[in-house]
Amino acid sequence: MPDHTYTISQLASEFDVTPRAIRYYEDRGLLNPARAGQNRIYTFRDRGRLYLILRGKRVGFSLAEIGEMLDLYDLDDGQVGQASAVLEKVQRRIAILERQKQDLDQVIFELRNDSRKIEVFLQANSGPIKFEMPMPAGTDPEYLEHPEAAAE
Amino acid sequence: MPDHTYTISQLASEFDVTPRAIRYYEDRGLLNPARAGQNRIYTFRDRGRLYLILRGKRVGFSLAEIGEMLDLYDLDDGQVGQASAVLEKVQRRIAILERQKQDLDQVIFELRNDSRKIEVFLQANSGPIKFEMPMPAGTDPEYLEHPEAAAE
DNA sequence: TGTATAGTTTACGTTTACGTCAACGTCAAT
DNA sequence: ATTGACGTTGACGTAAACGTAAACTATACA
Repeated sequence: MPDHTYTISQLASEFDVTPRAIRYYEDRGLLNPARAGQNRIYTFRDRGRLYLILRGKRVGFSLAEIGEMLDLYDLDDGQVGQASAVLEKVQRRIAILERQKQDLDQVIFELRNDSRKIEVFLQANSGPIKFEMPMPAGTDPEYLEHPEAAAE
Repeated sequence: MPDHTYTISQLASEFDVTPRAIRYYEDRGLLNPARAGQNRIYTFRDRGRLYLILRGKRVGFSLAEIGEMLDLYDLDDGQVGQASAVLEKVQRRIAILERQKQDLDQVIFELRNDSRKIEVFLQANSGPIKFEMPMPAGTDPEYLEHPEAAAE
């Protein structure tokens, strides 16, 4: 299977993207498929890179950022020029991703609550739904107890 | 504190965005600050909405999607027209977010590995670093044992 | 009174990530 | 021989999310 190759539309349909998108990734230097004459031929490794590209996209990376990360993975062939610089970048990226994960957890939590409330509403079919508007950090805790005290 | 109001630049510096961005969110219907003559005045609630907008952005929502979610939070005043339609949307969104979270976890895990390896390298200062290229689902497990068998 | 500061609108520019033709090559099958 | 099916390279279009002046207003302060 690893020595298998793929056409552009095979990969496109497997990963549910358009051939145009895949060619675009090549334009941006994220892929470098071999050619059979004029046609692109994708190796197993190319497929792996495409997988990483799409996963990177799903978590919000730009193609440029994904490119840097792929370069990282390509460093395995020797010359780790500025390892400490790379280290810094990777660690900054990890910090960003962890904040993102916290945000994600919170959003999921809130949406679950909303979902549950809507379900209850659909069962009871009566009364308005009360969603919660989360307060930003730094909110006076006293406000949470007596919100109606706030004159608008 | 809840009756406090904010100028555009106060919110901009607090949340580290430009006034231009905040006005743009208003253009897209995500904010509706009051006016003092010509100038915008943001209430505590407006600030909360801005907070939600930015958090939504961090997890990859488009402004249009964020707008829908904010509308969801505004449903608290009665009329839940198509609660079941909303429910569907919310649940689809949850599913997407959970996949995103899995991707995020995996990316973080891999970056941690890379980071650790770079650190070890910087200590030992010898030998090339071996990063791991994760395989997409469907990879022949046998390949993982004998990758060199793949002739390129 | 003048200037600095903060806000406003209008409008055009920019980047990213593709979509969408158009025009063409190639190979297999009818 | 021609018709698809699949591939290619331009080239232009587009939506999103702002950036960046330009020109103006209003308030504050020395």
